[in-house]
Amino acid sequence: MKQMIIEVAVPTPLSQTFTYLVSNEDEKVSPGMRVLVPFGNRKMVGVVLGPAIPYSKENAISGVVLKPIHEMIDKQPIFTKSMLDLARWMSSYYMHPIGEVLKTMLPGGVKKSRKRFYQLSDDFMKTCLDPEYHDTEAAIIKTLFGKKSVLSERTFERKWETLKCKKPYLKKIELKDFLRSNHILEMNENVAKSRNIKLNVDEFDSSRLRLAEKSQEIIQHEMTEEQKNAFSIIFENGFQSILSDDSAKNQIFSSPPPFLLFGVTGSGKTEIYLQLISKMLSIDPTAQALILVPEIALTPQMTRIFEVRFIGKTAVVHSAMSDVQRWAELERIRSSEAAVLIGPRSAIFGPFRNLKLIVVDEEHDTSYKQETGLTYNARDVAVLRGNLEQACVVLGSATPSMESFQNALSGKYRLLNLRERVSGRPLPVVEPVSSKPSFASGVFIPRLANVMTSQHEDKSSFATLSVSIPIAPEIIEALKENARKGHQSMVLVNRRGYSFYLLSVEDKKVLSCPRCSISLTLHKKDLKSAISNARLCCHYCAYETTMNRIQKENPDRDYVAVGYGSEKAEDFLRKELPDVRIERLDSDAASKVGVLSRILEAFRKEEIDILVGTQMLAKGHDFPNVTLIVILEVDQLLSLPDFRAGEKTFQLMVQTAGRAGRAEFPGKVMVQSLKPSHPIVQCGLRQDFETFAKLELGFRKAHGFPPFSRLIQVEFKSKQKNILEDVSREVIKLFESWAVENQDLFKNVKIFGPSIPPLETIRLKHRRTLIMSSPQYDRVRTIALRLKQSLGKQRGDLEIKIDVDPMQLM
DNA sequence: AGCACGCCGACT
DNA sequence: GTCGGCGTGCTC
Repeated sequence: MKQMIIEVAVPTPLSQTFTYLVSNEDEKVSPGMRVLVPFGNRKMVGVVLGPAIPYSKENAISGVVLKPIHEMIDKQPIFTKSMLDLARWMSSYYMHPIGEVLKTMLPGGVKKSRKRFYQLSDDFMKTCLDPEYHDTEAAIIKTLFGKKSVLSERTFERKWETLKCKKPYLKKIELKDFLRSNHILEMNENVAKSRNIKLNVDEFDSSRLRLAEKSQEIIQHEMTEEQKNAFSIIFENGFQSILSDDSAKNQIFSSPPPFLLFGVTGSGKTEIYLQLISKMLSIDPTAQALILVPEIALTPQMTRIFEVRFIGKTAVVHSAMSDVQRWAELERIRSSEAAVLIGPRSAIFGPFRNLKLIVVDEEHDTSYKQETGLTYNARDVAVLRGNLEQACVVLGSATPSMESFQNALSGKYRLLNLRERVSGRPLPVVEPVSSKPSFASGVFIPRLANVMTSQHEDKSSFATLSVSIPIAPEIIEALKENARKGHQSMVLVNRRGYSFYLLSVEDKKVLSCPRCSISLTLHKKDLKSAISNARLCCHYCAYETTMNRIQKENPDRDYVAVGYGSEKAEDFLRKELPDVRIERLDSDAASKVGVLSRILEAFRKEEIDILVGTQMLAKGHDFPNVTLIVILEVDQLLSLPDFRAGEKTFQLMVQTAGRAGRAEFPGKVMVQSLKPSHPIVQCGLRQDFETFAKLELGFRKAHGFPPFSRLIQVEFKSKQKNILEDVSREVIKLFESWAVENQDLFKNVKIFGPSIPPLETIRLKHRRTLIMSSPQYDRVRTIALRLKQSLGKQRGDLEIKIDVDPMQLM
């Protein structure tokens, strides 16, 4: 009888797969199934990557004795062929081990939590049965276990501790032969829980039906000419052939290009999605659609639109769900019971049987990018999955990302325009409010001449600076008036405390890197030293200068070091408007589960007049009674040390305007700025995407930023600074030696750093970042891969993280 | 990443 | 003597 072997992906940081033996009992084992395998001294859940092949000398691995799998977990593959292809592509593209990629693709697989058990071994059972056996070890185990044969790790450890008090020198090793510790990954746990899933599904279903019965909303909506036009372009240019062309299944034909649906807020993009799904189901009732939405936009009101339109055929996943609930919802997709899946980023891995349409709503949203572990962008994965599954991809946004817009301009995507608002209601007035540098939060740095005259001033430091965010009087007045009318207002402020930047008082210009046009950053630690010694850095290319030099070069200028003192905004407003109900909602508050929903609920019930918060307020939430939105100091956003600062600022202004005054009251947006004449602020005020995009793409092209190049960011983390300094030097040395042996390696590649990021330390860990850019992704990928190999297993206290297409360069 | 092994100083 | 600290090396 031939011995068969399989290739298995195991969730381990090692970037390789493993080979196992399968017995003839496991004959049905096939790609996409999960198997329980021995791995070192543990048990792990792995995914079968290829079909079983006969074991032969050619595929034997030298010096390794193959182990047989423990058991098959699935009877049917849990991953389809195209999902395995997707995993392979992601593994290669994002330079992440395939086992970890597959783990990320499974619901609940991301969680690290594991259950461990201690179990009495057969060895012990035998010995224990012998009444003559009265060893101390056996006695200890008996007290530990009592009548049980399995203990959870927690109970075991707790009992072990109490034992130790009585017999302080116990060694665990002695008990080794009698104990077996089992590790069971969460993936496996889901299988165990699947028995209860049916029940949950029934509950979900009945609540859904009740919901649908209660709401008597009209099923069919009439589309405007513009909507109809966009719909038919999508339908006629690919979607129809995907749905109806049966012969296409057997032949390889390239799927249609993705569509970029560029529509102003309120132009009815959602209605187009709904109609596309309706049409899809009328042609092929087994077809399925995926609607990706930003996490924050995933509200019951939003999902209801789909649930009402496609009763009993809509599945929803969101982050607040338990793994079991999520599993149950996805099971409805796997079984073809549901036709539509709505979810955030991770829903891109939904187990579709017959996926025909993928919509990425608000495609520019940064929440599609996973920032930890596998740093994928669900929008990009969506385009690829659409290709692999022969599904139509629609990206929608009122403020498309520069990446997608450039793809549309170059013809890679097909651009569809929606210029009118469905209701015909005009967009709210966006009004600039000019502020003076003294209004900005920061500290005044007098010109050099003044400093020189008084010796002691030179030693003065930034440490004493007091931060406040004064708000222009006309804004205070408008807020007061709005509250008096019984309307609600939102005040958007920046996140607090990253870094400081320098602003020239005379021309209100931000001091930027001469090479990158990215604002120079004054590091926090420098605030404690004398002003003239303070260093200003471009964290992108590591250009560095000093305050002293700046002052010498510009002797007749005063500067203001501007920081982010947004937490003061609330205090300031409370003082100015004592009779108005004010609440604050920032990222700190939002991280506490109860707080976010409590404040939002209170705001919805109109128990709060003014809600002060970060940009997150501008997204997703609709409050009909909000008629005034204030954006404080957009300049601070514009001056973030990030080449996407302009894009982020424009998006905030446009998205905000789209939210104001949706009800019967006209809305108003007030934008406080030091420099309202700034071109990007101007575009934002006019809601003029085309002009903005032209400007921004020009800037990106001039400096070689995305979308005209691809970026890879390598982050080095360590508790010890000297390790990072060593590594930084080593990286440069490695590059130099590689360049000598292979000149082509660095052709068209720009290397920046390693440099100190604005957030130098995060949770006691120091950081260094290295940015590599090139129009050819393969180049930077190769270098990053080699870097990982060379530095990978060097020191203990060194973490290396690779971020492909980074969104946040901090 | 885990986890075990192994070598060293500290303490009952 | 033991305990536990962490450097090193392996996982089909």
